[in-house]
Amino acid sequence: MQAEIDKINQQLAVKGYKLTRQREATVLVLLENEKDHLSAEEVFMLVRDKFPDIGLATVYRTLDLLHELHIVEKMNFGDGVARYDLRGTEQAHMHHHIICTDCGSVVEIKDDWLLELEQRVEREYGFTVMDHRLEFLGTCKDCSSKKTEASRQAIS
Amino acid sequence: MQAEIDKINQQLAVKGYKLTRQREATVLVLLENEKDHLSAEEVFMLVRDKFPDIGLATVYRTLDLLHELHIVEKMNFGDGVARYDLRGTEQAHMHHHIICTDCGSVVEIKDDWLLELEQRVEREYGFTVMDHRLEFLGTCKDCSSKKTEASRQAIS
DNA sequence: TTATATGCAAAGGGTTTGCACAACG
DNA sequence: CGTTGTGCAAACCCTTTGCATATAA
Repeated sequence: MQAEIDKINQQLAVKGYKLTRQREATVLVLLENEKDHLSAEEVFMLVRDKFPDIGLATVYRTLDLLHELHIVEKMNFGDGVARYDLRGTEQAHMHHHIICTDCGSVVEIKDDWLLELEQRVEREYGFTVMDHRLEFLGTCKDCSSKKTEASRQAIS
Repeated sequence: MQAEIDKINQQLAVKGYKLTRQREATVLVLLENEKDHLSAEEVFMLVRDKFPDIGLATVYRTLDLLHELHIVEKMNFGDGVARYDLRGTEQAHMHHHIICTDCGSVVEIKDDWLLELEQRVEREYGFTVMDHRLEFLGTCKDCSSKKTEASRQAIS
């Protein structure tokens, strides 16, 4: 954990930014919740446990900064809320999302399924791919079975 | 063009909605700009040419309605603005986006590159895929050449 | 006629910004 | 020291809502 923080500290220092206590606390929250996709508000509430005097604006500014340095990913699941996610150690953009439109659950796919398609984009469109977003929308296992359950009830 | 409108009229009627003049004008704008990804504001301004007294709220309500009926797609390129896109005749989700993070241009890929991956999601995660979003982020041809141009300038 | 749809303006929610103050290097 | 960062509150922007009025079927 300290290793990650040191590394981020360096990435900041290179660009002339400082790792303040507020930023450190924010990074810590992100590290502790690497599995989730927290909104700025959620990050704010969690950071306040470590640093009660922090302001929401600071959290926004920190998340923006980390996003610019490609340390966190900023995404958007369709509700008008930005969500933030620490990028896994090194392997930048290797994850996709499976979003259930019934219950709102989000599952991550950890592999990169798109290498081939990226090459195709580069080849066919002369486009240099830096990153990608891939989301599947539909119904998850649980909600599917709930639905069949419900329709069984309706019949009987 | 009239054929498309009639069809949408039917889809509305089935659910008990009416094709008002405002809604017709909105649909017309979407048809005329099928290639673009208009924001609500942009749609509003274009619709006003046909129907000067329309309110922005009506445009929002119409776009929401059309989205619920799966007639338009609602998407989000990261700026905090929802964008709307008439779904091509029948083939629902068969397009992906290539977004240049330098100039903001958006190019569409018309094929569906994801059939295989969708099957994999269904198989490995028990997830019923209804739709997907795929976006590639990076630098387009034009911006790439501008960049190399610029660095050449810098050297000389 | 009656449910549905509209326009307007106000409210809402997330995000950004201006400014005076604090803190890092 | 000067630059960079912070907290607060106000400003901002896009979007949604309440309500009285208008309109489609």
